[in-house]
This record gives sequence, structure tokens and C-alpha cells, in this order.
Amino acid sequence: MPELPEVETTVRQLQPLLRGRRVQQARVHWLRTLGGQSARDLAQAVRGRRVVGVRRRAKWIVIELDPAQDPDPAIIVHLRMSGRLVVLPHTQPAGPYARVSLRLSDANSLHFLDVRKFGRLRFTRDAAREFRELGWEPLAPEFTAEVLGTGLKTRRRLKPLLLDQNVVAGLGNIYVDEALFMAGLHPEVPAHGVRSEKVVRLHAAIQSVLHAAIQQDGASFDAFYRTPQGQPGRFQAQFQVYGRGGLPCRRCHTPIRRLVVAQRGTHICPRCQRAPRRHGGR
DNA sequence: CTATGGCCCTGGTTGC
DNA sequence: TGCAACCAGGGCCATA
Repeated sequence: MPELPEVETTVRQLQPLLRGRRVQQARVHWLRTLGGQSARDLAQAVRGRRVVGVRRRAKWIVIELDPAQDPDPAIIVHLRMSGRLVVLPHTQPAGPYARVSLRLSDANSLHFLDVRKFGRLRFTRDAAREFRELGWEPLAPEFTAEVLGTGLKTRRRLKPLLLDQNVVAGLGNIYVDEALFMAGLHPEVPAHGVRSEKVVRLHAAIQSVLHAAIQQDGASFDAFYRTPQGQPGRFQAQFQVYGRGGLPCRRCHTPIRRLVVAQRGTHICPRCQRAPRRHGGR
């Protein structure tokens, strides 16, 4: 599933293919991808506008358009489960999963492909405003261990907290499991009970797993995530726990366990990540 | 405040 | 072999 590293890889590869081109036409093949925006509004808003850059905010891809009179105009894209962005020559069909296609002023089109239709693409006049509720960028210099520690001052359980995009923005199921393993923390411990030296470890784990995954162009363990150039990521080879239920822990050889936390498949080493004490047990 | 469960979707996997 | 039931999963919303 695309999370921060996969989105970052997509942004980096898209940038040289899009910057400087104009959007000539928008075609919508699946309306709900626009999340309520009308196909006409999208088409009218983007027609003729130049792409001035491509950036990332959390798991959002931000295709920046020339300002005109808007504060921060952009086409914003969330890949959710199975979304992909690809750039193909006009003449090449995008296949049955194309949900939105943008014809560019060079010989190419940008297609948003999405098998499961959970992804979103729409125009906004003010991208920064759209994202103001989002939490910390985990790779930004301002996101320090101290800042993370402040975010952990809550009774909520650790994993659901880290998945909350309004706290830390960009982590998903895979990288949370990997970071918790690296830090030796159980996903169900109350966040406020994590001691400060463990907070430091967790902060380092989050940053290092994200950096490592970006270096490998993200992770592809199913049919879905591919870079815009069609290549799978390579980080899945370095998963320590995710998807490794029943396999031996790479550190201590205890079998990795799969549990469900907040409706999410969750992978831990029961020895490296001690279970929290259950209160109210009887 | 925190947690839970449903919803959106479809292809792949499992079960009979 | 054939087919139906089941499942994953991010974000959002309603409910407990």
C-alpha cells in the first residue's frame, strides 16, 4: 500500500515528466474518484494551466499549477490502496483501470489508475489549506524526538496513534509495524506510558525506516504499487515483521505473530516487543 | 476522550 | 473444476 516512501518515489519520478507542461484536457472515467467534485469543475479549473512543480504532503501528491489568482492551486492525488500515476504517450491506451486522464501539452498523458477505486484526485485552489489538519511530516527537521514525545501524551494505544494522520502524517500500516519493531515497542501499549529513551528510539526508527524505504523506491509486495516508470519497489525484501507472520524473527528467531489492532493486520515479534500489561484483568 | 464498526471497492485466495 | 464467500486496507463518519 502506498505510504510516505512510495508517494515520495512517485513524486520524484513524476516531477521531470510533468514540470513545465500544460494540462490541455481532463477526462474523468470514474466520477467518485473526484470525491464530490464535478468532472466539469475539474476540467475547467485545470484546462490550460501549467504544472510548476510536484511535491508531497503526507501521503498526498501535490501537482502544483501556475498560481493565476489562486493562493496554492494544485491537482491533489491520494493513492489510497491501489492508486498509481503513470505518464504514457497520447497514443497509448491506459487500460481499464484509468479513473482520470489528463492530456499534457507534450506528447503524453498523465493517467490516474486505481483498481479498487479508493484513491482520490481533485483540483484545489489552496492545497495548503486542504492539508492544515495534517500532523507532522516525519522526515521534516522540526519533527524531533521531543515533538514526538508531546504527541504521545495521550491514553491512546501506540499503533492507532501513529496511524492517525493528524498526529504524524504519512505513516501507514507497513511502516508503523516496522518502526515499532525497530524500537522494540508493542503496538498496544498506551502512548503516554512510553519512556523518554524509548521515544528517542521510536523517533529514530520512524526516520530510518522511511529513509531506507525511499532509497529502495518503496515497497511492492502485491500487484499494486509500482513507480510511475512501472518498476516495483524493493524495500519489501527488508521487512522485519510486516507480512512475516509465522516466520522467524530476524533478530531472535521467535516466530512473528500476526494480530489485529484497530482493525489492521499487525505484525510483531512477541519477544522483541513485549506485550503491555492488561489492566482490569480478572 | 478513546474505541469500534461500517462503508467504499475489487482481485486474489480460501473453502466447500 | 466451479463458484461463492471472504478478505485487505486508508480515511471518514456514525455510534458506543
